[in-house]
Amino acid sequence: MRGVNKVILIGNLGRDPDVQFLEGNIAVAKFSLATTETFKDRAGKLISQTEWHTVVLWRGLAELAQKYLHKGSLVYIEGRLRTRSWEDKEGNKKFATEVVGDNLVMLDKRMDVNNGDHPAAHHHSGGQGSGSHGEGYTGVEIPPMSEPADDLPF
Amino acid sequence: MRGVNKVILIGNLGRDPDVQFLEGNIAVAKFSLATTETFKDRAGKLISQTEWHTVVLWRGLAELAQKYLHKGSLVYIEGRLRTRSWEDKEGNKKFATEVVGDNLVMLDKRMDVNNGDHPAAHHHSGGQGSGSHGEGYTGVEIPPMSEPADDLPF
Amino acid sequence: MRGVNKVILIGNLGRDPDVQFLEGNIAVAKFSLATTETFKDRAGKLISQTEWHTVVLWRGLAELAQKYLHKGSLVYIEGRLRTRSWEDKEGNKKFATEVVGDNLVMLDKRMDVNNGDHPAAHHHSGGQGSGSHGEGYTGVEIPPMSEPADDLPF
Amino acid sequence: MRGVNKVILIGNLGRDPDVQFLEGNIAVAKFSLATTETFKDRAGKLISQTEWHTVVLWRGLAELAQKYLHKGSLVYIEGRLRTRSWEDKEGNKKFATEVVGDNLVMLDKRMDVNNGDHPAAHHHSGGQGSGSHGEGYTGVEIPPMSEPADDLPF
DNA sequence: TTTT
DNA sequence: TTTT
Repeated sequence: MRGVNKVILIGNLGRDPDVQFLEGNIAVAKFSLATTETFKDRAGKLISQTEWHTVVLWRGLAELAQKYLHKGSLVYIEGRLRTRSWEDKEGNKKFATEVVGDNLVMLDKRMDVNNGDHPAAHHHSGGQGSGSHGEGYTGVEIPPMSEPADDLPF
Repeated sequence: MRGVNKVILIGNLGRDPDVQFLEGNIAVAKFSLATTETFKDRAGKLISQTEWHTVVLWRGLAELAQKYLHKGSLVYIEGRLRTRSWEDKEGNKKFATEVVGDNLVMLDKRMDVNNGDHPAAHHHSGGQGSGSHGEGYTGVEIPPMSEPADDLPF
Repeated sequence: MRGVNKVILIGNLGRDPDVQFLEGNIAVAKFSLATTETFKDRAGKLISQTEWHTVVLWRGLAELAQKYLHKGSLVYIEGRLRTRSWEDKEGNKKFATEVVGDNLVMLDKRMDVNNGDHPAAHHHSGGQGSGSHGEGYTGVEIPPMSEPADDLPF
Repeated sequence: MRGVNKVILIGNLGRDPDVQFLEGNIAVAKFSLATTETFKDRAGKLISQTEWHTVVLWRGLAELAQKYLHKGSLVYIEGRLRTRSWEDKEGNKKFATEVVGDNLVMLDKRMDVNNGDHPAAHHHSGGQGSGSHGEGYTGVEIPPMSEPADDLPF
């Protein structure tokens, strides 16, 4: 049975993204994202709850992250959960659950992806990772298929 | 500013999908979907509320709908809202809001998209629309990009 | 069969919210929200598509909208679709699909709901509707139930 | 800044839920959920990817799970991510990310929550946990607030 | 117009 | 560990 595995987050980066380039010049970005929800408990007291997520972005999205995101950036992330497991050097089984993003919207004022020549990034910590990756950024969001014009026969 | 326009529905088709083929043999499917939510009102009485949505699917998803969906089918639809407007013959302005689906999961038992040679469709009302569209179905869900193997350097 | 009817929007208000107070001093806010999505079409051209939604908020959320939202505000709205129909004076059947919000997050910088004594609303167009509703706003988000502490026996 | 932390899953239970009752007769259910997504990789090959999630439900939802869910059940879960950390007996830091559900829809045919006196559960493995909790289940989904009738002044 |  |  096919299923659904979807995560939607809005929150702030805890640090600048860590971006690396794999073979083939494939960018991978990783960062921590804090989502804070506020609600009232049963006694009516306002409770503020912060949860930290590990977000992983690939390719074009990773390059976007490198260019425009930094510590404190407010972003919308849509993605899916993935849990990886491995053994550390002591042989202990470890698990880590990450959100692999496949959509990213920057919510900071004056930070538009789509005309983003001079975004208001206060700083970006520059080239972790390596590689000339300015080979023409291609596409953030490629919908399954584009559609014919609106003149539907319905 | 980029935004988000996302709809998630689980419900039953009110009728068999209406499928048409546009120039270029592009399939478009349209159907009504009922979502029923049940909750308690303030007095604690169980309220059941049914909402009807118009769902539009394109291309591969439309062909899937034609092959596997029928009146009563239970589906998960992910898509976006689109409102169209026009004038009818009397010159009245008309609006219609539709959900343009870009992901579809069939939730009826024994109806799997992915090995779907002989789905347990109780019936499908056959060829509305027209056209030889059996030219090899290609892809329901194409994630933005596939990823390299799991050996990440993090 | 129970279903799901969920909408998630991020966009900007096209005008100040229209807020009214029904009997019992129940607030209802209504506004248009523009969501703009940008993607590449098949030819690789960047397409920017704006969709307008009618958002309706009730009670506490409506009061929040009145206090803090204005034309241009960037918000996250989570809600459900509802289509209403009626006949206009000429007897024409009319339909309108709205998003009834049950969660609201303000995304403009310096507009935090949770310490919101002096939000950076540049203006709010003041008291349409009526009623003394400044009795201390209480609660935006009431999760189904609060939970006991974290010392779970798992 | 308030944020958003939302997860949406559709998948099958790997085992019967483990249900426990805390002080105050508060039910907590826990189970593994498999979500399987199928897509084509770059080479066009169909890839099927299964991800396992730990789902935690509280109170009414936990009681629902105990009564109606079992190994293999297909469910829709809406909730939020929560990562817990602790040290095991050897002093190793451990992390576990869970999905705390606040909405549940059962998708198996003939398993309706809302008239659920004799659901078609093929089996349920009975009373793990303890406690007399058959005191009449009340309420699955309590929307923030119910609304007045539809006669809106708009 | 669906579904339980 | 599920499901098709």
